[in-house]
Amino acid sequence: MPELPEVEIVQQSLSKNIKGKKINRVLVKNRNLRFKLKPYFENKLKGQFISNIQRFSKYIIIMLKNKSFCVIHLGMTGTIHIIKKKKKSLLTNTSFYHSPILPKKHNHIEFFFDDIKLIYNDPRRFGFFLFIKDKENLKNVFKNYGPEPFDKKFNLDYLVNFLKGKKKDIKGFLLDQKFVSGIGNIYASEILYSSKINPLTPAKKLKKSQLRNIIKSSKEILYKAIKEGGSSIRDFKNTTGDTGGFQKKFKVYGRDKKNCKRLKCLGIIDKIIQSNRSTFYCKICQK
DNA sequence: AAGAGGCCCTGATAGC
DNA sequence: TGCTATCAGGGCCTCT
Repeated sequence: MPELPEVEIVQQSLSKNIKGKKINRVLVKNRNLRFKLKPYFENKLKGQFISNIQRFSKYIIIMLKNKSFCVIHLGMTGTIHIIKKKKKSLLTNTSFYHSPILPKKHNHIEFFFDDIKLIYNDPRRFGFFLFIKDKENLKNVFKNYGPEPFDKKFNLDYLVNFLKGKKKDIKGFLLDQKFVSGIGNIYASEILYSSKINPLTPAKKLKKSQLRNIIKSSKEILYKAIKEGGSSIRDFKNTTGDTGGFQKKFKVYGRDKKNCKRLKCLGIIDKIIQSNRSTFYCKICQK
């Protein structure tokens, strides 16, 4: 589900809501996520203070005051919900949580704070939580990941060198996290449309001017998506249950058989399958 | 080494 | 109404 912009929105929201706070309790209702949660997971987090929240690629990194980390990946359908704790009820003398937007099923993990609780929901369970004991081990988690599109390292020389002698098409590389981190299936199509490049083009055949376009478009598209609060198709919501707005600005994704939006282009958007993922593009203006 | 394909899951939707 | 098939924003693993 979430690509870099959606994860960025979640990270921003977590920073606002749980930074500096103490994790009073962790409740795991289902350990069987993409990777089975370790038996010690809850105990390692319990009682710890959150010093900072960062994002790398599609990962959320919760930094704890004792220099350990909790790394979260949302997979395809993971969402994080922040629920405010209501004051103690005068009638029952117990505090309770209530949220009309919280899904009823698939709430697998809960973090309790003094004033709120955080709930991880994930129907398909492709997401995961990791406890990482120190900085050294954190580096290890990301050792196979290429630079983000915003990184200075994602430059013309890097692209030329990386793609040299390889056979895959450019769409395949944009999805390859070893090449560039954070781009997923939606934004890959959008970036290639913006760059006017046919997704089937073997990457090594791209001209330098085209590679420059890809670098520029990647940054632009992702920045715009973040500004719009991410994209909500099917189930992406931010932690307060609001949907993002960038899906309204998709030029090609999900627009199969519709008209190309480029001025004066008479093309029809086509949907093809590349390595088992759908790709949307305009045959006329993407060369 | 690089690339293709299978697989981990549930839910929404389309077609019969 | 209910069945079956297909598809979905990710990425790891295995095989060639």
